[in-house]
Amino acid sequence: MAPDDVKFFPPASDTRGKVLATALQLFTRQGYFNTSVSQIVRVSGCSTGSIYHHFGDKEGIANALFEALVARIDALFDDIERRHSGAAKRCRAVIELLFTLTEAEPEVMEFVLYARHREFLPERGPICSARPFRKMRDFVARGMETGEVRAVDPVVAAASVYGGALRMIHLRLDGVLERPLGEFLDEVWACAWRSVAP
Amino acid sequence: MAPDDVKFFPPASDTRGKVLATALQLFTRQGYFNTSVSQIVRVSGCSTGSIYHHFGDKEGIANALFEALVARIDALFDDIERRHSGAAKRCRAVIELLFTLTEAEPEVMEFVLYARHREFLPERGPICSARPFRKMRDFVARGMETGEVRAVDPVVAAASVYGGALRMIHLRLDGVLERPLGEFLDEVWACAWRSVAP
DNA sequence: AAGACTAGAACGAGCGTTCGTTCTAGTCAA
DNA sequence: TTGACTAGAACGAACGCTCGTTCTAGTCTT
Repeated sequence: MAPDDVKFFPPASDTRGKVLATALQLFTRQGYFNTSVSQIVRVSGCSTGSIYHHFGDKEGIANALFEALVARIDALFDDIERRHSGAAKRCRAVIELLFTLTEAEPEVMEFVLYARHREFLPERGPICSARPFRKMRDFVARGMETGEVRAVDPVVAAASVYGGALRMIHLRLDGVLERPLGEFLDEVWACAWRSVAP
Repeated sequence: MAPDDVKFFPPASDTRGKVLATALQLFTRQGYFNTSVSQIVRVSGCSTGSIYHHFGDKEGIANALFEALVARIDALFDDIERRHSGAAKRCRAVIELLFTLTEAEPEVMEFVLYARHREFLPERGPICSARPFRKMRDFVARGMETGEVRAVDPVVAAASVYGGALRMIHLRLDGVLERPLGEFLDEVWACAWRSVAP
């Protein structure tokens, strides 16, 4: 999985693309309410009028971001399901994906991870983090049927398998880890799988 | 560990206490920027003037909340270190504490977990989640010296041990789990410890 | 020339904050 | 005991500023 394959917002030349890329950065870095529309105007180089023409209002920008990110992440998870079989391979692929994504576009990861707890769009936030989790739980639950995963509550098992990886991602985003996540992948995966292997 | 032992804000009669309790609830439920000072005035029953007299400004309220929570959590972790010996017992005690705390005062847990990603006090946020993690890493690292924990990067090991528990807490706070966390404790702990046991 | 898009000045609502006043409790002199 | 005095706490109307949003004149493209 090359870093470029998970790029969400390649350098855009159109208004929509420029505004979304700017908003993602500013919202993530300083928060939705600390980001004024006029700042988006300044940084993106687009005018107030054109922004309101395209997005309706400030919340419309956040909504558009959401839709783009949710769709892309769903697609990435579907990809993993299609390309790998078996709980172990799929779970490992998910962790690898998340690590790659974090290194390639930390803002995207931060946006997704904390969507639920951001102060805007409180009712839409959970979608962002709940759907990936449900996928993980399904992977694990199916592994349980085949005996690949030991019998535990599927929710507990799923939480165990990728809880450690998520924690590492948080640490990386917080600047605690100096080396890229890729270097920890094997150790993280070993711990994760041990927790649910029969 | 009885739920009452982890109560942060018992019903208060003084202005400071009432404002802090109100702010915790409102900030957690609807966010810092979605909460106006006048709403705190209305809900807490205290006047604008007295709030500014006690806290200086709106940010002062958040700062005071922070200090109270960080101090209390540090104390709880120290308590665990004093009362238990060995990595396994300490780690399990931490998970149990976090589960109890989540059930007793979900707002406190939410405030602490997402402090880093809230839109206010961006430079103070990390303290709140980083310090507990450092404690966990120390517990695990010392367990490694005695052979109680297998040799892995201590950060990875710490992340593995309580990553799963944290994920469960997130799910509970998001309303995904219907049963209280206590009922999952044994299974969560079994998974957690397997991931780092020799 | 016509339509789609852009520009940025202007607007009004709502916010955090201030400030002059009142209230309360404690202290002391007579 | 009473009255005067003081300091801190509480009050809430009013202020000024910033923000999201609108509007109209202007600029491209075809």
